[in-house]
Amino acid sequence: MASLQPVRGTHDLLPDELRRHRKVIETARHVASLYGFDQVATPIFEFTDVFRRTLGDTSDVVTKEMYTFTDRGGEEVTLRPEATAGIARAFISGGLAQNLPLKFFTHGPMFRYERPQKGRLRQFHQIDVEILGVAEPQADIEVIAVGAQILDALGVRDKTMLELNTLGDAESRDAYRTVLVEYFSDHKDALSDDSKNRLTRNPLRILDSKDEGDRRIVADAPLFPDYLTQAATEFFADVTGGLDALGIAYTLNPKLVRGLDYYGHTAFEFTTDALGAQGAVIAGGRYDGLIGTMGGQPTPGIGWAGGIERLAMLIAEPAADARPIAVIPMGEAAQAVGLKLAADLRHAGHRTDMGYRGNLSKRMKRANKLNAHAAIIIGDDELAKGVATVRDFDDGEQSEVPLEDVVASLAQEG
RNA sequence: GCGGGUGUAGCUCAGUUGGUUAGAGCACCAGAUUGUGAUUCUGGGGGUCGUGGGUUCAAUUCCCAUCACUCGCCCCA
Repeated sequence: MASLQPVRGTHDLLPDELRRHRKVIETARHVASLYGFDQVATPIFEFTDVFRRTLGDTSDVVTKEMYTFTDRGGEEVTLRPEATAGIARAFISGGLAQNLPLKFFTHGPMFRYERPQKGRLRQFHQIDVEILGVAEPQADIEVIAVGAQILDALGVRDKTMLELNTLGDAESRDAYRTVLVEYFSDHKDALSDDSKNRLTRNPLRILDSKDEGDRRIVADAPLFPDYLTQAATEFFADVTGGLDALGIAYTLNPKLVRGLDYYGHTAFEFTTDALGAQGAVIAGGRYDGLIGTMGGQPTPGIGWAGGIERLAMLIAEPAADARPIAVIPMGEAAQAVGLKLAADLRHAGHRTDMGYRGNLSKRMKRANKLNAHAAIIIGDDELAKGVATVRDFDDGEQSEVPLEDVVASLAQEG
């Protein structure tokens, strides 16, 4: 039994759950297409270096969460922990710099070796949008707007809030990081163990610590806006101005820091308090340095990823699939007629189920369980008259319809 | 990776202060109804009480380990 369990943190997607996923994906794909995003798909694994180089050697994702293995050819490969690195790699290997700007939508499984929790799995799924080749803040605005509209279309906008911050340009960030490290180093003894660790790896994170002692120290820490360059300040003002013009509400959160090294300027998260510790449903930011770091022609980029499982937990139950028609042939002679009729119905666009086994009562029960809206019964009596008995499951009415008219009669009702 | 909680039928859960054959509802199967579903009635199948070890005359119950789930931390979608 134990060996028949799915691997920890992985999940089977059975019809009801997959229907929710599909709703998220289809909604996102549709809204993204309204904004001009084209769907792409990249491999779910890459050479390990693709992630190690782009995400940063100190990020948690790289240091402890990657599914890395050696393949039969001796290559070290990694199941993708996120989508952006793969898209950036595809951009470079495919020579797509000729076609800028590019707007991509993608979705699929991601893998991180983490301890599972609600809304947090080892294999999980994301929707993702990226804009490549636009350095202007209009891209930031558009990327946030498409996220907001997707949440709207999913009916979960009122369960989320948009948190926004700027990480500034490299110059701003380096300056701030330096004073921050100085400040926290002076208080190092009072910091929590986690934050001592963060001091070397990602000092900005200390600002967001949940430890009470840390918070007291953070309260008097230098503030980032004081270290933003004029250009970075203006850039961010353009972004917030655009969101204001679109009527997209946001909360400025100076403590919002992204964990991956490649982010700069705009950082944002759509968060919810409905999923316990996992608040972010969509999160992203600008990564102007990423493609250059990977060895491509320096190209600005911005995008976000949304957790499908997390969104799927927030949305209302999706509408059920179309109700089928049940074709029930009784007896050998009817079998062939039923088979042909079912085929005709399917070609006419009806979802159709064939009742193969058991007496009529049993087949009717199965049809009812499938939530069929009608049953078409064909037995010896019907064959002799060249008709089928069509029974409506909702009102219990039934009538005999000439075989050749069955498809048309159902089309009228539908 | 760290700390807490929980594992009894397919699902939701009772129960056993350690003692003969472990229960309910829902679901499933069959019959009432060999050509008519949902309702109803009757019957049935299904559990190594997560797994392994220990204590005991006796363990589903107590102890330890392990696995899974879950909540929080780290981090993140």
